[in-house]
Amino acid sequence: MVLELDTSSLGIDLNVTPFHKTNDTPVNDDLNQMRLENNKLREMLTIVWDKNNTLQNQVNKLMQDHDLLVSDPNKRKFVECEEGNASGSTENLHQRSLKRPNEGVTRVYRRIDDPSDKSMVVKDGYQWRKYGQKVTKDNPSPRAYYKCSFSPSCPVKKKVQRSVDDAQLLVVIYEGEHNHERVEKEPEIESSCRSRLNSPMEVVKFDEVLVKQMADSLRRNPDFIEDLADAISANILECDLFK
DNA sequence: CGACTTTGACCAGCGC
DNA sequence: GCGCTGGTCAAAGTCG
Repeated sequence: MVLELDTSSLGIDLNVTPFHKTNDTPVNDDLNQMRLENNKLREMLTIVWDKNNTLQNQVNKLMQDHDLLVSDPNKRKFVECEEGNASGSTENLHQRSLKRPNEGVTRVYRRIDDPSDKSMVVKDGYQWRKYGQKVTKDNPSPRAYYKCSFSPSCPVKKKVQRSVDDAQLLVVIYEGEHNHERVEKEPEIESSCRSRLNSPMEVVKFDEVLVKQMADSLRRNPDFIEDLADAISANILECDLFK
């Protein structure tokens, strides 16, 4: 899941109009002012990135909570999907966001019923051939490597590994896009948690619950209110400067 | 017997 | 250059 950064909704105009050059201002002054302006914009962009990543983290958490609540207790599985960006580890989110773009990489989380089950089989409707397994440095559980075996020309690969934090959580990383149709009609891993809901009514309810939870969470977070106030006041100041 | 898994070896990239 | 790490290869093993 990727939250698009909409600078217009934040009231930030990145198309900053250059300072008007007047006849009595030396060119060097203009250059200095533009440099200052550039630095301010860079700072603002960093802040916005941080906020975006924080929000993204919160949405992911809410998705997990929501899924645990609504899913069948006897078959408690959940899938959290996101496109392009990783989440859920202790890695610095800001740094990770700078490593973007991760085009064609999808990370999926799937909860398994039996923690002792070491098969790490994730049914997603495609046919896979395992070609390797490796224990990685940051995770004691092995990572399994799969290639799509339906078509020799299909470039898609996937990596499956248990989460460090939760042994019942499988992290599946898909790379590339299938150039063929799905082989089986298994309950597939959807590209969005929303698509697991059956009726349009359920989708609407899901949206309502999600939005409400996000709003409540943000309302309870004093840091967010403080940051929001800072951002607004900074933005007002910036606007005044550019007048 | 074919398809699939397992597993040690190999390779490439990266940091020191 | 060396060591570490993640990713891939391929021979051997397993299973239906």
